[in-house]
Amino acid sequence: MAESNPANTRDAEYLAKLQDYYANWKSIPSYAALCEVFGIASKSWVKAILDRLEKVGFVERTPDGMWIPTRQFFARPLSDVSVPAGMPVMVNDTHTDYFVIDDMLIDAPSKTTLIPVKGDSMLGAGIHDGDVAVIEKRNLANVGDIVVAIVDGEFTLKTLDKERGKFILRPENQAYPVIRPEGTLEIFGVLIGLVRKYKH
Amino acid sequence: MAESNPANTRDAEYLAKLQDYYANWKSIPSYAALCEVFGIASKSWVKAILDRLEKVGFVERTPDGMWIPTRQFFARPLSDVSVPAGMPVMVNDTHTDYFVIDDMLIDAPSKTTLIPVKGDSMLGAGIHDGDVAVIEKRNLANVGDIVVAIVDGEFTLKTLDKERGKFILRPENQAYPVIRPEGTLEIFGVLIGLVRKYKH
DNA sequence: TTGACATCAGAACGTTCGTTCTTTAGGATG
DNA sequence: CATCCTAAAGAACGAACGTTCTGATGTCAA
Repeated sequence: MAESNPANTRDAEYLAKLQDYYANWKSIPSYAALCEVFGIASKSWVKAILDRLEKVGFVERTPDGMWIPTRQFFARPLSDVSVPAGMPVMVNDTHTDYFVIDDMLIDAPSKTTLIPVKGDSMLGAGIHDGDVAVIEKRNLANVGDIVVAIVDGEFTLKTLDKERGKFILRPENQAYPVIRPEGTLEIFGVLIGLVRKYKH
Repeated sequence: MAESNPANTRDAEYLAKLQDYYANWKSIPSYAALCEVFGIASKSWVKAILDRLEKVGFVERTPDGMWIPTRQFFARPLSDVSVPAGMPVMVNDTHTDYFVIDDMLIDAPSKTTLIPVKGDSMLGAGIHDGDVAVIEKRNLANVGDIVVAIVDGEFTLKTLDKERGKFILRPENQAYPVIRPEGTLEIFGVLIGLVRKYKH
């Protein structure tokens, strides 16, 4: 990943204006409208600016030729410091990445739903009471996936497993029993992400 | 919060396609391009669809007449089903809420940074290797907070605790030792959120 | 079986857009 | 003090775009 800054401070200002505009309107407007945004009067110069911003990776174009922001455009820095939760190690630097939480977690918005987790039967998998599960709705899953299953009309979050040729739902907490569905086991969706909010 | 759904299921499908498109390209394309996205051939019908989606609050227009998504466009359904990770309980339905992940996790963007977690010393707190920690940068914290501390110039994620009047950093994994800083204990930030992505 | 309505298709048209080219102004360089 | 470069302005043009209208289906109820 090329780490590039706008070639000069003027372009950085234009980028900032564009980012502010995008934050408001969630789209990149036409050259004519960008003239106002940038405070200049020349469409061709707007194009020149965007061409340069493209070169350094802040915008790109769709196959239709429409300008769109890149990941780098959304400057929420993924910190260059890796936090060792194990032993403290030296900070190794040099690599900056950018990161949009929504993008990371959600590939297909229309198939994705969020479900708050109740209870602690998945504690062993690091899923706590009150966490929000990011679920991609589909009815097929692999053994080992954590799934939201519908057992006898009830929803439950468990690890999908197989035992003697039959699917079972395994909690990740020894205080809870393994669920061995008698009828059909219907999968509501698969866990693709997890979000936790700490209160202060 | 106005709960408005697309008037009919067909419009809901079009909305879903538009949301998926936007997730990819971060812009709403021209009517012509939307024809392909929606799988129809009529620009005028595309406009009719967007007019209806505007009426129920999923898109709006800039002063220039450009279509842009609204907040509701990004909100994901916080599913009406509470998933019991404990024992299965009955589904209670009827109430739908919306929810924007970024908004939930991040209060002050400029003070917030994301840091990938390395290692498993916080496993007991449900923080796994590879999780992304949402850190609010500040240098004061309370006992019991999970903090990113700088110990001898090195970053580490631990629970802040006090022992005989001195601050210590406690891992949430018995395989790791408690850190008792000799010099000063500098707090880089406090853990306010956690994001995990499951790979498939 | 007829009419109303929803769901699209297609054409027509004036406007806007992106692109390219030429020109201008000012500062730096030599 | 000529000339080079950067930073724009401005005009010209065809293609693309949004809008509006008219038609063509299919469906359902009266």
